[in-house]
Amino acid sequence: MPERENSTRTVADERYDPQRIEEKWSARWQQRPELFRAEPFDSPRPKYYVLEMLPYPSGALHMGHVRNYAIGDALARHMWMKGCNVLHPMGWDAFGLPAENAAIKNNTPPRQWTLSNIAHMKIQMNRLGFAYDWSKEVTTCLPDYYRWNQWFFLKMYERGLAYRKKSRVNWCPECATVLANEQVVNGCCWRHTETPVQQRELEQWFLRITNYAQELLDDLDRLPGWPEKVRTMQRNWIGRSEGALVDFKLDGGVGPAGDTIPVFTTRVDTIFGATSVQLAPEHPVVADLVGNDPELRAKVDELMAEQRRAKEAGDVGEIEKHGVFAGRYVINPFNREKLPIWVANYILMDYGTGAIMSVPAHDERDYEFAKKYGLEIRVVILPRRQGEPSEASEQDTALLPYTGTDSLLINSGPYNALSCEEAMRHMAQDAERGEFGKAAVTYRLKDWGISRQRYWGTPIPMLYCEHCGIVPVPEKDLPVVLPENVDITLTGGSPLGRVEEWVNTPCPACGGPARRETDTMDTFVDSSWYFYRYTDPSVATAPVDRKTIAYWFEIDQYIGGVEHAILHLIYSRFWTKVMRDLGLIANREPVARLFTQGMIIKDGAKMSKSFGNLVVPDDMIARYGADATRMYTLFATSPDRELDWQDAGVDGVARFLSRVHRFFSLAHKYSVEPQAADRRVLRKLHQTIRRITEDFDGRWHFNTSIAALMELLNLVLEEHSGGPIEKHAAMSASALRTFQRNFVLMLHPFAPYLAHELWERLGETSNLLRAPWPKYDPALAKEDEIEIVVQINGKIRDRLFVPADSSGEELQRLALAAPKVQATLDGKQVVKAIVVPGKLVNIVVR
RNA sequence: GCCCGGGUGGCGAAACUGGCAGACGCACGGGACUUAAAAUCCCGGGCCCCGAAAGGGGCGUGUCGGUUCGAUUCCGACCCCGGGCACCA
Repeated sequence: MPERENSTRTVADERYDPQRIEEKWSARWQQRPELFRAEPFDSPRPKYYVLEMLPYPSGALHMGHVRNYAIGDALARHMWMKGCNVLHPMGWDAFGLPAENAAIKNNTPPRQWTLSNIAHMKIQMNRLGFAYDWSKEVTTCLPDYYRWNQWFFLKMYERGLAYRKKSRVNWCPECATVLANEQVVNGCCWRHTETPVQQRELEQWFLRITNYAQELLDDLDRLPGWPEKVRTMQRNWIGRSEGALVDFKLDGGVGPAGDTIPVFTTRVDTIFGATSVQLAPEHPVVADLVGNDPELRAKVDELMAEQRRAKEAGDVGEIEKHGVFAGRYVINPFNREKLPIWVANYILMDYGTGAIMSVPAHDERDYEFAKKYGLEIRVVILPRRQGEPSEASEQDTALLPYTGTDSLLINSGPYNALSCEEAMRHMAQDAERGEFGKAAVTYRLKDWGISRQRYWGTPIPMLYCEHCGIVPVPEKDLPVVLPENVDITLTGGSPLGRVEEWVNTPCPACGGPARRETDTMDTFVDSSWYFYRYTDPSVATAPVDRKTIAYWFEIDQYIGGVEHAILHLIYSRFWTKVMRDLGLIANREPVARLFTQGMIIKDGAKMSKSFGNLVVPDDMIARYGADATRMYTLFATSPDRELDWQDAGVDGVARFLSRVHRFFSLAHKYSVEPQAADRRVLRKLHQTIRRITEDFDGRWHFNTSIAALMELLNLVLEEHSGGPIEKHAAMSASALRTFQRNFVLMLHPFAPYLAHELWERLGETSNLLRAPWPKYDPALAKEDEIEIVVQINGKIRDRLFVPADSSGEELQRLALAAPKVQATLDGKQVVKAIVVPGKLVNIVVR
């Protein structure tokens, strides 16, 4: 009996109660926000800017947020401990359509809905213990932020980077607004993945991102800290392609669209093999050709409809090729040959010039088309098999279409016998000299259409005056404030258009009546530069403070989901380059290192409400505490991989934290004399410091960092086994102390609440956030004795315990002498022995 | 079709430069404590075969082949899963 009363009381009193600990520290931290505040730019510490993608304030955090922010928070805390001046801000991507939908559903104004969501999500973030510098908070739907969107727009307008044009646009009937190309996924809206996008003609504002296409492409090579995957995706999206423009003159009469059809080709060397020219159904010349031929018009309309249907269904690559002869001809400028003009449903108006030269012998698609319609197939590049010129044969139709560029020209007049590459060069030069073409580069990237026919966004600061036409709002009149109390319904036109008192305003140029632009900006504008505003969100005279920016940029580490690899990350790079050209910043790229975390899945599917596999952070926190919830998202797998959520897994982490807590809570009676376990514990401690430090410096495999902490604790507990733990003091007091301090320091980035609590209980008064990260001592980490594997012909036959620093010769001698080895060897001849010091000896026998 | 990831126990995973496969955790089995349960603690475990047992042998990282003293790791071909792009002229 007496031996029990002691232990039961201690354990019962000190049961790990995460709610109590976490609420206590959360309250303290909120009382002292300066703890997490970045120092000004004259700080002597090295700066470190760690950024996580800001959330859309949908109402509640989801597990993906928790994972993202747990990674960033661990890094921020670690960098503080390494002595850096850390900027770790957070904000809200607060404009967007859900606020309007919620407004209609709940009859709450978007602003109120959004701001109350923000308030709630901020509470959740604080409850999770994320160390943000809230003095830098940015909320994009507030005028002191979005006025700078408007300011940027005016600057771009001044420089010709913002322009208005009528164009075919992607229209999402669900959003009742236009979408940028980047926002169309599989022919559907990126938010409504079941809703096919429609094509409409609208007047739209565009930003000339294509002016920066080449730089955006080139600078990808300057981003070694970005995942190759993301860089490849951006490279493909920009889609640079080198070739030539060649003008084909219309044979015969001329219509309003002119008599020249420019064609873009990457294979001008095959131009003597062109047997037709093919136009997109929407090509302006087609309208002229159709003229008053109702039969042709009907066919063209049919082709156009097919193409549109395919676009809307998202399967433009699978459409069956159709075309119609337009009844007219063009002249090939290289050989004066007459080529028939066809209109075809697979030619896209929005790539290149909307017209191609068709070379069936040397292009898969042209070949297919020519076979179908019986067009001539003329070989102009000598086909060859597998780099064997001798086997080349003009007659070998089995090799058609031959698309290689590793051969020579034939049937090409003065260019015969040139290599493809030489021919491309010469022909482009000759075309330029003859003024019927030139070498040219095209991009897949399109200008960024930013007009949205919605209410809850940044008003575009433009006016339409009856006399002066399009007039920008003067800078001094910014911000153009979004009016409140606007009736939002889903039907018809921009909601702002119905707010007469807002729309009607005098023209700043002539004073006459003018109307405001009623479209708002794409919300990707907001997220394109928010990370600059973070550095000083209070500056009122400019979007950013130059000196502060110069200090903090580039962002040292950006962390977020790979789903933003194209949209957000390419717009942000574009915005940075514009800001540089405006003289606001010196950096040419915003982000030095990018980390894309994996998705969270459960039961084999992405976590979502509709799939019914949603795990809600609030529930997890209530059950296990914030530390365990966060730590599980780091422990389940490495951060870059998909995380397979398992509720039971959180139990394991929570149990570990509770074991930590219990060990630290016991009343230890330790001696001053060194104990046998000291060396073993300190050795493991220093091995652990090394592992975790390397994980932070390198691969960010926090799952193994946490496993290392578990191993360390397991060892310490093992050393204490063999009796009631609080009586069986296996270590000396000083070794215990060393272990405890360092353990807490390493626990801190992953479980900040418990770490702070234990730090305080250890009697430490310093700020754990700034406590120096432990250094590992190689001498202490070194093993005395290690196990060496003895193999014979690669199969393990024995294991030896030897001093850690045994030499190769010594190991070989010991291995050969081992009884089991001797028995196995038994008369066989030893050919050689491979010795890997510290690891194994492999004896090769015959 | 093209370009990236990934495929390892019942499950999540680890093995970083070619050197003991399965660390750490979950679930499971056995035991201790308990009137009982929960919680906690201790022990066990890849699979197959031989053996009463101690012990011994074989197989094993998607499949097939190669390089090597030695392959989860490198090379070649293929299969499956996930993601991105896809008539881009």
